[in-house]
Amino acid sequence: MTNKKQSILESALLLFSEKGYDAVSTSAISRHAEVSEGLIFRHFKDKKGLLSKLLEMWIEKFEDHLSTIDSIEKADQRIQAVMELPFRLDEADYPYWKLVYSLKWQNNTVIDEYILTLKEVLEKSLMDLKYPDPLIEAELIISYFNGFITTAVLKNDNNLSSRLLETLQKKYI
Amino acid sequence: MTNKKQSILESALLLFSEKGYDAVSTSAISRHAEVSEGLIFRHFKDKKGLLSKLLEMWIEKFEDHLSTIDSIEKADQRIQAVMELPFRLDEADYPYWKLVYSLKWQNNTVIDEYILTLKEVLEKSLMDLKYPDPLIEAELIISYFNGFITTAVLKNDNNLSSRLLETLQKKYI
DNA sequence: ATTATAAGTGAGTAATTGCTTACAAATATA
DNA sequence: TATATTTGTAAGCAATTACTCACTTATAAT
Repeated sequence: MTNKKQSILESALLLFSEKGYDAVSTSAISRHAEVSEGLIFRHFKDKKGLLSKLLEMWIEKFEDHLSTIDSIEKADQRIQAVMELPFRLDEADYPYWKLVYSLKWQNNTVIDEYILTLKEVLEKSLMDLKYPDPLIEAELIISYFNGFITTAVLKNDNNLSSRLLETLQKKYI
Repeated sequence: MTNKKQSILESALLLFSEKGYDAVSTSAISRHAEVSEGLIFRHFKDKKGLLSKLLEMWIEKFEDHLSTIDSIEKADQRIQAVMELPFRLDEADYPYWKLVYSLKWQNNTVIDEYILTLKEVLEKSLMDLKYPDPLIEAELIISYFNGFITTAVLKNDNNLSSRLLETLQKKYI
């Protein structure tokens, strides 16, 4: 990965996450990255290709979290890890989550596909714990999850996040 | 309100909520509303003015919910009403919520201002119930709320919504 | 050293953007 | 009925959009 290609990705992520994909022009990205506009198309074919690359990078990060959670042996701790995830995200990754959730509200289904795998982990864990209705219970926890992501990423207040996490832990231990 | 003005608002709401504000052109709105493009600017001054009118209409609906909740006498029932609100929304209003939450992820603070009043209702109610930390507890419920809105509005599955509501009620009664 | 490939630029492109303006039709007011 | 006022249109505006292309410069391979 060349410096300039990297710079394009960083600028695009920042601008997309702040203003939304459609509100950011390729010329604005090139200006921010201090690169000729043509280079964007050389590296990523088109604007969608640039977005796809960023989503791909989010997916990688998400799958890392997923395999960490998957490796937890006790079911109740697995569930807890899912609930805590939004408050344990690396702050540097907030723009990825912001971009992804912003797209979620515009009917982009890429994200849902991966959140679904998270739900399946929850369903399995809830079944292990003999919950009466693991499917709907998993759906409920995914709802919590979406809400926690919203709070953690949009508020960007580490102190609040850690206090929320604390309160949450008291409720579920 | 003339027919054509109404038609512009309906088309704009539908398209904005589906594709996002920036992805929808005024020409696309006029085509969908079967109206000349100029009429949009006659009635709403500019594209932002059209958006503002729609947000205003959402605010009205939101304040209706708020005053209903405010009029509930028992604190615990007030809290419950807040949590249940996302699952009790009129389906016809989903596009408003979709638009509003879509903008929320693009740093539009109009919404937060009104969600704040909801949080204040929660804080007051939690204080009445002598919760040890009503401020952080209210923040947590607002997180739930955001998650529930996300699920209810984006999934658009009435059956799922009512089952989630049922499960939620079992947890908090 | 020569050649092939990759990285990068800048000036262009047609199409679309939000918006204005001059004018016509409809409606309300006198 | 005559006259304001509101509602509506069509054509056009400069600016911006995503993207291409001919070209140069840098890096790698032979």
